[in-house]
Order: sequence, then C-alpha cells, then structure tokens
Amino acid sequence: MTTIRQLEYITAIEDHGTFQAAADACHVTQPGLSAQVRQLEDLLELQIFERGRKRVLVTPAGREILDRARRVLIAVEDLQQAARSSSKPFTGPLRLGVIPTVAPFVLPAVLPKVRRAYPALRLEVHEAHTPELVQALEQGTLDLLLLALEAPLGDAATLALFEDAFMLALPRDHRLAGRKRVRESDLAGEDVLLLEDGHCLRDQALSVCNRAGALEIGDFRASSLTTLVPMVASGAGLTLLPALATRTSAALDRDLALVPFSRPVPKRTIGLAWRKTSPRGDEFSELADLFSAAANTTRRRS
Amino acid sequence: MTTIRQLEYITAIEDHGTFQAAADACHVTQPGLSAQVRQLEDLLELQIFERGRKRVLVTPAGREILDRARRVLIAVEDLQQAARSSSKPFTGPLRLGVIPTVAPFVLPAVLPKVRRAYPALRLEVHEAHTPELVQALEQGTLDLLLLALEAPLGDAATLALFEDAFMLALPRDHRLAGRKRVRESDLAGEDVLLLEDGHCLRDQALSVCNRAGALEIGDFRASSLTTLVPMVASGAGLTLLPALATRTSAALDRDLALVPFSRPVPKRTIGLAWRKTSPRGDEFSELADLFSAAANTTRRRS
DNA sequence: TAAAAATACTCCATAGGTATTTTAT
DNA sequence: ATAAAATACCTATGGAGTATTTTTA
Repeated sequence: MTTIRQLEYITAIEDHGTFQAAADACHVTQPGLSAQVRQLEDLLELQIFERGRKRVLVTPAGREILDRARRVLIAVEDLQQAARSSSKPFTGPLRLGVIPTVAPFVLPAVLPKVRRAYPALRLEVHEAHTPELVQALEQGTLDLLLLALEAPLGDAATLALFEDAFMLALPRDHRLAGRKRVRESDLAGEDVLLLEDGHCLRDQALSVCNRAGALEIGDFRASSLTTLVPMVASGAGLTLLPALATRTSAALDRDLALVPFSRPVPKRTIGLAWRKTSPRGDEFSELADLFSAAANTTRRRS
Repeated sequence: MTTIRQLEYITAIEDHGTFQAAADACHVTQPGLSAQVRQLEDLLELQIFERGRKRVLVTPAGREILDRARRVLIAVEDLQQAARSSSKPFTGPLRLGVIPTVAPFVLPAVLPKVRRAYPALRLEVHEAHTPELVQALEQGTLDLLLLALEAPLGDAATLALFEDAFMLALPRDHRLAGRKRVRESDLAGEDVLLLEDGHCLRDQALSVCNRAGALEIGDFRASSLTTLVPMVASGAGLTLLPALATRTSAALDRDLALVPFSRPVPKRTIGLAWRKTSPRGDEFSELADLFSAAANTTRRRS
C-alpha cells in the first residue's frame, strides 16, 4: 500500500538530486530508501525516476506523481498543524516569507511584539521576491507571506494590513524639490532610477512612470532601496519610494528630498497571504492585528 | 507517525458509526483498528471520538481532523489514479453521478457506446440530486457528474455537452395546445404541476413560472417526470418538460400536447463536472464527445 | 575509477490477530 | 443485559539496518 513515508522519500529525492542525499535528509539509509521507492514504483506500475545519471532525472509520469505527492504531504502537514492549533494555538514553527522592500521596515517593529505576545511561536523569516514566495507557499515550504497584494498571488487567502503610499524621492537641488505636492504628470520627461528585476515594487513604480511619461535610466538598476536612495541623493535621477521606506535612517540623507503625491496617490497595499486550506487562518488573522499596529507605530515614529 | 491507514480508519468510523462496523469495512479486527485510532489520538494529542454512546460521536477538534483526513485520502486516491491513467487511461472504476431528470434519457444511449469504446472502463452509475452529487464529488465518493450546469457546483471543473430547451407540456384540450409556439407570458395565470423538492429541474421550471406569473398547484408534487407526465395529460395542469425528456415512450401520451417556446427559449445546459484536481480531466473531456454524440442521437431519433 | 544505486541478508518494531475484560446504555 | 470498546498478549509482515556488488558517467 502507498504510504506517506514513500511520498516523503520521492519528494526528498527530487529536492536533493540523489538517493543518497535524500536518504540523509530523511535520516534513513540509502538501501532502505531505495527499497521503498522501488516498492512504490512497483505498486504504481510506473517509473518515477530515471536512474544512472549523475543527477537522478524525473520521468514525465514521475512528474505528475511528484506533484501529487506534494499535495498529499501538504494536506498531511495541515492536518497535523490543525491538531496542534486546536489544542494550543500560536505554538510551533511559523515560516514567514517577506519581500525585501517590506522586511527591513516592518519586521524590526513587529518581531519583538510577536515574541512577547506569543512566546511559544517559533517565527522563521525568509526573504525573497513575490513569485518565489508564492511558489513556496503553494509547495508548503512557507506558511504565511507578508507582501504587496497587487502582485499575482494565485488563489491564496489575503488580508490587507495597510496602504503604503508612494512618494517622489529626488535630489535637494532638483526643480521639484521645493514642491508641497507633485502629481504624476510632473514626472513627464524625468530620468528615474528603479530597482532591479524581480522586485514587485519595481513593476509598480515602473507602471506609474510609464503612465507619467518618465524614462528609466538605462544603465543602472538598484539591488535594494538601500543602494537606490544614495544614488538618487547624489543626483543620478528621481525615484518613487514607498512611504514605509522613508521613515528609517537609510532614507535620511540630507541631499534627498521627499515630496508626496497629490490625489490620486499612487500606492501599494501591504498585507498577509496564506494557503486557503491552511489550518491556521484564524491565527494569521489575529496576528494581522499585531502587524498593522506595529506598522502604524513605525510610520508614526516619523 | 501519522499513516494513511489511520486516516482511513477514522473516516470509516465516522461513515459507519461504530468501531466494529468500521473495522469490518476496512477488513481488519476491531482491536486492531482501535489501537490505530488510539495511536493517532495520542500523536495528535487530541480526542477525535467521544466513545461510549450507542453511536460514536465526533468531538469538535475531531471534526476538523476528519475533514482534513478526507482531503488527504482524496489526494492519495488522485495520485493512485494518476498512476493508472498515465500508464493505461480509460481503465478501472469510474463512479459517475447523474441527476434523475437526465439519467433515463441519456444513459441508455451512452452506456453501450462507452462500453464499446472503452471496455476496460468500469462505469458505476449513481443517481441522486445535485447537492448530494456535488458533495459526493468533493468527498471523493464520485469521480464525474452528469447534470445541469445552472445549479451551484462549488469549484468543480465543468464542460457543457448540449443545451436542453424547455417545452410546454399540456393536455390536448387546453386552449394553448394548438399553438405552433408559446411565449413565457402565455403562462400567466395558468396552473402548473412541478417536481418535488430537490430536483434542480423543479427550481429552474419554478423560476420560469414565477417570471411568467403561473401558479404552482399546491397539493401535488411529482417524484419524477414519469409520474408528472400522466398528471398533465389527464388535465391536472401544465408543466415544463426538457426537450430531452420528450422523445421517450414515457412522454408519448396521446392526451399530451407539446409546444415549443419562442425566443428567448427557456433552457438548461447539460454537462459534465469533476474535481479540478482530478487526475482524469483529460479522460473526462474525451468522454464528453461520446456523451454529446449519444445525446444528439437520442434527440434526432424523434 | 569513483560515485551512486541495487542486491542480499538480517533484525526488530509494530500492525494486526485472538481471547478476554471493562464500560455504558 | 447486551452491545461496543478497551485491554492483554501473541504473531508475523515488512521497514530499515549492515555489508556488498553492480552500474554508468
């Protein structure tokens, strides 16, 4: 009969590339794992892996089986988590994924609060771009995401925490630096600096710039807001910064000016996302209160 | 560690009401099954069942666990079915659910064709109303549904087969019996007979009647079209019959007249539905060709 | 020839069996 | 009083171990 263990073994093989590495990861011996894989292949009457090469290859039929095996394992994990949650909620590991343009501005305020409110919760933070986070969520590698809800999130459950308005960041000596407010159309013809590919913030800022007729500078893309801000301050161009990022020391550059937009204010929505089938939806909703409270604190601290 | 077998046991207990009956259904002894349940409860650190009463009761926490156990088992079944399908499609059991107002008019033509085209397919037909069918589909008790797509089907994948227009069925001596065509408004003030509760066809016909201002006769509801048609023929009132049902001997009553509607023609859409995650979606789409071909044959035979 | 997977075998943990007692209606 | 679940104990299947051979890049 098919067993959960067999499914863990085959997914471990795909994850680690070889039977030996998978066996190590599962804390069993290679022959033991091999035997189980063989048994599963016999039972299903199809070959999952193509052996022999340096790296095991997955057969087309195996591809389908592996995908479904992961679904089974997620369902099993969810069941076990449901059991933990129902007896003692806010306990055990919680793997949180956060995008890089949010993490440094929210987590320092939130994490201590979470630790204090739920000391039994073992929060693991992983930073990555939205597509990887969403994939990890669907694969069951992450439990909860903190990101901009404008990006495509598959069929995750979402909960908005707060709106994060964009502000125009520019050198102090720029002609727009003295303005009380700017409108998008003021950007027409300006040179803008943006983040590198992958950041959802890049895509959002870019679409504002395209609408306004601003032009991205061709030869530079910042890998983070921390590198982007000094570039702007030194006169290389303008950029859009989320308000969230304008309250930390990183943005406090005396050569940098910040101007808010007049309505309609371009913005992003920061929120939480989780698998609709997650057993911890209620816990996440409750955690959301802490997150938005902490985020508001950060913003008010300005 | 949690095992698939344990999950099968607890769902069997819920399905059969007692440990003993579940053990029989699983082909194991009661103590063996009891031990596994106990082990799972110890592992999850929660009680799933409340023993002692004549019928075992499910605890609130157990309710959650049982629901998730069923999801796991469906995912496992799907994996196994995917394995079968990838090696030899159109093989093994296919549990088909059909609504009562479609089954007798489509299956006689379709089943022989299916048997001939896919002799290795072991088709099991179950007849029930839409809500039970949808629930069984979601629970993994059925694989494929044949029904009217207008009813709420959850998040099933669907494929329309053909449109089934409604016709006005009435006694030969009724004032509308000679008409070439009728419009919905012609029904205003007429007495209509309908099917009993549960039939989606009842709901659809009723909504047409409500729009048209026709009144349902209060003291009679037919349990099937076979009982409804003679009632109409004997002058008890009018009814709406799907065209599909008007081509069989059951409807050939010399006291019955059938009049088509002028545009817009009230109708239902007959189609297939299956779980979006089913491994056999491709097979079902291919089967659909047989179904619509057979259904058209039935209709042309008139 | 050097990794990795398969084979051969041994062992023991445990799922599941039988017989019986306990529990709840 | 009786049906159902728990307990006690036993058995044997099969999952996982060690040692070794076979495979293929």
